[in-house]
Amino acid sequence: MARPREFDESAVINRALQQFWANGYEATSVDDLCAVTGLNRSSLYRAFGSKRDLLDVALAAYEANALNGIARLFAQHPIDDAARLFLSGLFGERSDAIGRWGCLIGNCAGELAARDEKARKQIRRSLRRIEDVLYDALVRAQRDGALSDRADPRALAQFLLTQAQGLRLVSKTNPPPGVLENIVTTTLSVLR
Amino acid sequence: MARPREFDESAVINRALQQFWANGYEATSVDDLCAVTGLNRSSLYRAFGSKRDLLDVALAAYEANALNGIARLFAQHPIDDAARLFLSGLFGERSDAIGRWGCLIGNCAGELAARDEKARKQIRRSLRRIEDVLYDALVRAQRDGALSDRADPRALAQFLLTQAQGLRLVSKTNPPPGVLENIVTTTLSVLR
DNA sequence: TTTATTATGGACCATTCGGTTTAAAACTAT
DNA sequence: ATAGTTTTAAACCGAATGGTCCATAATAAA
Repeated sequence: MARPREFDESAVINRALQQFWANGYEATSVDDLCAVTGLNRSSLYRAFGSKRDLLDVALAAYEANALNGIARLFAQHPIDDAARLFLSGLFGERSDAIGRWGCLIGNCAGELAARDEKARKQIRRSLRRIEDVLYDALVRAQRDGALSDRADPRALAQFLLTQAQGLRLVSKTNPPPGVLENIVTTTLSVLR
Repeated sequence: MARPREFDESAVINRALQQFWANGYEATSVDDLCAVTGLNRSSLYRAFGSKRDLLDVALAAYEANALNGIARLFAQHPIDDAARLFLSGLFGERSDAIGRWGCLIGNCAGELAARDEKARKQIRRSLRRIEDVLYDALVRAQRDGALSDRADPRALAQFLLTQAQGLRLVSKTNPPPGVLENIVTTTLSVLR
């Protein structure tokens, strides 16, 4: 009964996500979003409400993607390998884009959490969900005997998540070779 | 031979620093900086050049302050106590302002490092200097027998710095009570 | 007092900001 | 064909942006 959309919504979200990811929220203008998505202002506003609302959607998409990837990683590998792959995967090869962009959730935490309550809550929820995925994996590992019975899976999950955020932040500064690998190795020593 | 300044430069820098710290770079307008420092635009521009230049100065002041505090902490306490005080000091009491603001260096890393090479270099240098203070403390502890000979002070310093950044980021989301303390405890287990 | 020199307040600049509105175009269902 | 609905492009909005300029005030040296 009506004219169909000429754009793929999830593709648009993904483009916007990348823009926010690479440039941050404030430094991304609505014009930037239009240019990168191919939509014009009115289409974008009709579809998503506002620049701020679009960030919410992008964050949700980012979270879903992250949860999926991490869960698969820990399902397919023994805990030690999975943990190493998890941490090493946070920064790409030497100084490529993905390493420089850091984590969208972490970037938004830095930029928005202090003054945007809604963002703060959404970020906290996202972090908690990632923590829960790690927690589940650690509990399974403990049940399988791959992790010491004395280990505290909840505390370990919180620790790993924090270290992951730290790693992504540090990797944004393009540190000299070996540094990030050092950090991963030291972090993993906690699991043993 | 000329009219003297009517403002205290370091006080102005400190006010600007707090504004950037609480609100981020992009979300801080020049008008905000004028309001918070008491200077008007021309005085501020004459004294500091630009908003971006003022951030450089603020970051440098923040770094100097941080280095000083950390060095003193590790000079006055045995390594284990100092490390715990260092990590616990990164977030204030429950959800007060200082906890929500996070770390100015980390915030700028998140917001600017990906697209501002000068900022990226300055942040990398700051992080490295903090790392070096931790490194020196760990080497001293090792010499004093307070840290295992098998420990790698450089890797540990990098690890602690990363965890510190992660903690400050997570603390911005105002996590439930106990979480941050859990993370500190788990982190400290690496030193033993 | 005069002469430089600098700081200050405030007006001013073009540009960009996020967001709205309008009217034409495009499409589906009848 | 036509009625009904939605998308689209672009003009438009007031406010805010970072930055500049200039007349005036204040000071120190001569």
